[in-house]
Amino acid sequence: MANACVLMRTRLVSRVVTGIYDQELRPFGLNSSQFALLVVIAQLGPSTRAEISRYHHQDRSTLTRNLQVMLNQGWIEEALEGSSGRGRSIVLTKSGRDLLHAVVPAWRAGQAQAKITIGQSGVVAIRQIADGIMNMPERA
Amino acid sequence: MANACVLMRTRLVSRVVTGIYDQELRPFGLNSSQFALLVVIAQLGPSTRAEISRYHHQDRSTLTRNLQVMLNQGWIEEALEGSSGRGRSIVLTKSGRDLLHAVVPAWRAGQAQAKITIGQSGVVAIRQIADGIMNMPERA
DNA sequence: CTTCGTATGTTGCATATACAATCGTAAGTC
DNA sequence: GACTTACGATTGTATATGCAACATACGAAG
Repeated sequence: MANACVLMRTRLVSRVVTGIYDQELRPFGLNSSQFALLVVIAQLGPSTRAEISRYHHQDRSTLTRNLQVMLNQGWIEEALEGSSGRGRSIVLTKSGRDLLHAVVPAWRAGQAQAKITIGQSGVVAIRQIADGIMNMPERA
Repeated sequence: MANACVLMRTRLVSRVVTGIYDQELRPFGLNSSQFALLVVIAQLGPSTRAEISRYHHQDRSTLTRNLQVMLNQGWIEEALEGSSGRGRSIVLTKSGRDLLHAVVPAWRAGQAQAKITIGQSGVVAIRQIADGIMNMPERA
């Protein structure tokens, strides 16, 4: 069972890789989870928790709480304008954008270390797997 | 940045895969993290938290707490005999072994669904990456 | 045997994660 | 326009995760 378990291996890799980036990001006061959310929000532009949830495959309730921490840090804010439809859009603040810029070297260091840890072929494979998931038909 | 981030993709895959197995395991009253620990302990035999920590790349303090839940469930227990050296060895109880057997079909269902989600090539790639990590020189 | 170093385990703290249940409101139906 | 449906967000609950600091006890060195 231990010999072929996709779950165990996936989570092992996730723990190790998360640890690498956590270490690089720590001096900036953010962790891997928060960094990923910053990037997603930067990429999506103004978007509701529900939209982020679908894109990021993360529970809405998790986002409510994780984003609250980031709101407190002043990295993101609720957009007042485009609140036409349902939900309340989240956007990066200037502080959030600045942080994202400042963190780039640390991110590169993490990338380099991750590449060493999982190999070039691993990088390519993870990319393909993730792309496949992102392109899957919406949850049935 | 979002286009090449190993961290984000790794964690995305982990969330999705974990969700698959969580769903299959739920009827048995255990989750992905607990299942993985059961398998590791079954594989290692009597082992201390520190040994599990190194093998499983998980913090000792995390194990103290996660194993406590499993102790409460009666799936594992502290071995009284071989407490010669430092630390206290953990072993599966009969209840734990039975659970592990009972859960096999659910695990297989998870495996099948995971294979669909990440593809056959993904399964192979994850396996290689994890094996690479497991065979890395001990923490510097 | 005493001393010293170090590995082990635990606790405090902060955060992450998801399910179930709930509340409120937009959107669709008639 | 009133009714119904479905979506969005939040809260309660439980667990997971790791860092820092700590107490303890094993083992090595003398």
